[in-house]
Amino acid sequence: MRPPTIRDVAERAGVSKSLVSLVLRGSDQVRPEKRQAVLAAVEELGYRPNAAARSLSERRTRTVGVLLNDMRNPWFVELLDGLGSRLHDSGLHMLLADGRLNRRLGEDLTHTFTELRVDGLIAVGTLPPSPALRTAAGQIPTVVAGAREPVLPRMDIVAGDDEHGARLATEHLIGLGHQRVAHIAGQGVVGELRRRGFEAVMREHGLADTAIVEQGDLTEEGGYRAMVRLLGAAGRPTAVFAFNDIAGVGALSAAEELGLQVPRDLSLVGYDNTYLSRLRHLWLTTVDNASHDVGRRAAQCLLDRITAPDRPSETVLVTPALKARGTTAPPVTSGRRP
Amino acid sequence: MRPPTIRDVAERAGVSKSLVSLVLRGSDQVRPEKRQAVLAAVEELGYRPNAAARSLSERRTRTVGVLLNDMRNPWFVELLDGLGSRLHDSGLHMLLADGRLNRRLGEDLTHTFTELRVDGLIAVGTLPPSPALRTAAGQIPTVVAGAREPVLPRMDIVAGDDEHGARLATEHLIGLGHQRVAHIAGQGVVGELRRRGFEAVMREHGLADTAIVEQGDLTEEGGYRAMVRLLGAAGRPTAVFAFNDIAGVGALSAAEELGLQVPRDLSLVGYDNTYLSRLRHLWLTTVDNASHDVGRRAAQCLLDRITAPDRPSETVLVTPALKARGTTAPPVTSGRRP
DNA sequence: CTCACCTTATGGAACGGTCCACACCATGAG
DNA sequence: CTCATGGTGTGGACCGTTCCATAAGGTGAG
Repeated sequence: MRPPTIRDVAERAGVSKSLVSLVLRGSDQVRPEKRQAVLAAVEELGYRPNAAARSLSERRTRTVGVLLNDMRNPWFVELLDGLGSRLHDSGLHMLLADGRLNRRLGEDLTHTFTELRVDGLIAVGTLPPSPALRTAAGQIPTVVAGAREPVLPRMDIVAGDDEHGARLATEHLIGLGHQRVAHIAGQGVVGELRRRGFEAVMREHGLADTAIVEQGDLTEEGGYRAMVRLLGAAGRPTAVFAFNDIAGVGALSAAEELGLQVPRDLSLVGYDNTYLSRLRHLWLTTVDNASHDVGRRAAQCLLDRITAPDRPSETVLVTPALKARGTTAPPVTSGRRP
Repeated sequence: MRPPTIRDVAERAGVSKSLVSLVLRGSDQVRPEKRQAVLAAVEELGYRPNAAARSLSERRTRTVGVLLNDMRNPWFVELLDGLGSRLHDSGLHMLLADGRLNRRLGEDLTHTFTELRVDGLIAVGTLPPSPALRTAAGQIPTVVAGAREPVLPRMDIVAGDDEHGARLATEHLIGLGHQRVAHIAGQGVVGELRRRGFEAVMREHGLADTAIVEQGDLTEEGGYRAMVRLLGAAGRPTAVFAFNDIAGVGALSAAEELGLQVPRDLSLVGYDNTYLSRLRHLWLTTVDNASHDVGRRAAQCLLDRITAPDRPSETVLVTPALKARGTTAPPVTSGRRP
């Protein structure tokens, strides 16, 4: 029992397969009664077009591949939402693949996607450098969403304005009255940008001397350890701006384990506005990087590049916004400051 | 500039397209020097087989579709990991799709998957009832993973043993000395099973009278509200077993807002062992439902059903394990018990 | 009446693979 | 010398669509 084909439908409706094809693709060159007959036959047989045959013939798949780095860190969910809705409007499907999952298996997802002949590629977040992605991007329209690297010709970048976001977070803390502010830094270009935003604002407020940067990473553990180091050193900060929410949560744990009350004794800001930060038990002040918007614009960008593959590369930055929640407050005025 | 086809490779290597096909599919009926010539041509041209053409001809896609309900609740990540690794061993790819995302767009993913002619379907977690899934399951080998419904002919179920897991959680609490134990219940068959496990153990320990069940849902908000109700009523429990980690985190917030210290004044157990529960700031005692194993077995089950579509339905239950962390402790012995 | 033309329908050639049936060429047995 | 044998290689049908070139039939103008 093989699934019915367009020929089965044609036979049942008493027309040629070409006419069935016309009807299914919405041509207006068909007499209404024939159209009805075809649609009825489709219904009766439960016909579904074969995507492989269609894309073989049309020489496109109406599908874009989405490369994800790690599903465990949920910051990208909103982004995917925006991405999907815009793509859907243009009749494109989204194929998700978690790179970490497959890389462990020694499989390169870009290979899979090129074999599938996806019409486009979206790299979500910073991916480990891969020559295969480079090659793929040379052949398939590609957009990086929510990250700033790699920068390659014929490839666009859509991301939140990390430097601006970091500035917002830092200004928020300074605005509350904090002077000794620390930053738990992340890696890569994004880490660099957020650090730069932090340092710039501190400098502008004449606080360059009391600005502390502690290297962390993108994990809870990294945030925890960085916070332990920060609080163990002399001149401990009264406020900390963490690279992202996960690191922020780690930092939160460290602070509380060392007997500090947040936000009374220490203010803390994260980044990404993940649902983690929205949990009322954490209620983390954070920076919303407008991921939904980033996703939508990345989709738009990809659509544009699909229609004009050779146009110059573009970098779109979306403006983030501060999301003040429960982990930031003015510092307690202690007399022991120098 | 179209991507090279098997004919281009053949021409370059000076052989027929059939021979190229043989080489690429690893036949041993080919003379080594010809094989080398073909492989060299493949390399030089950067040839990648066209998946659409291949699956059209082979009449299978080597791809299974994975239906996900909601990426925001991360319990399934481990499951996907197990699923992916087992499928990969059999040369199958995984196509992920978030149902919630697409349902909002009025698109039915099962349609997409049937058009793609995926070789199999995995429904992860409890999905909203859909006649389309029913139809799809009738035509495509389908396995439900990490849920207990829907039950349809020619469809297998692989899940954690929820009743047993609930028993573990409840016994853990009773073993610590708790007598007034409450359960924040979930919905659906899984919710039912966990509640049943809870009630059975309470009964077995002669605690049926002090067993409280409060209806929640699968969200943080639901857990929060259920906990508020529990703590507001008379005979407040000293321990609570929540349907899942997310609800547990909500419950945790409620308890702390009402001035209770966890675990001193109240013990709390979640379910799923998500990374949420592993955050040191929450450090939630929970039940590990061996998702990785569930994933692997679901994959195995699907492979079996693909080879024998008509064999009787099977239900595989994987044994969960308690993960004791920081939110459970013996109750403080207060004199005011009746 | 003839012819151009428009609308509607059709056959058949792609699309890029797989795989079957068959051809070719040594080789060695009868 | 002939003929089965077996290892290698090839042509071509087929998978299920799309779409182009063209046919059939009706209509109105000249």
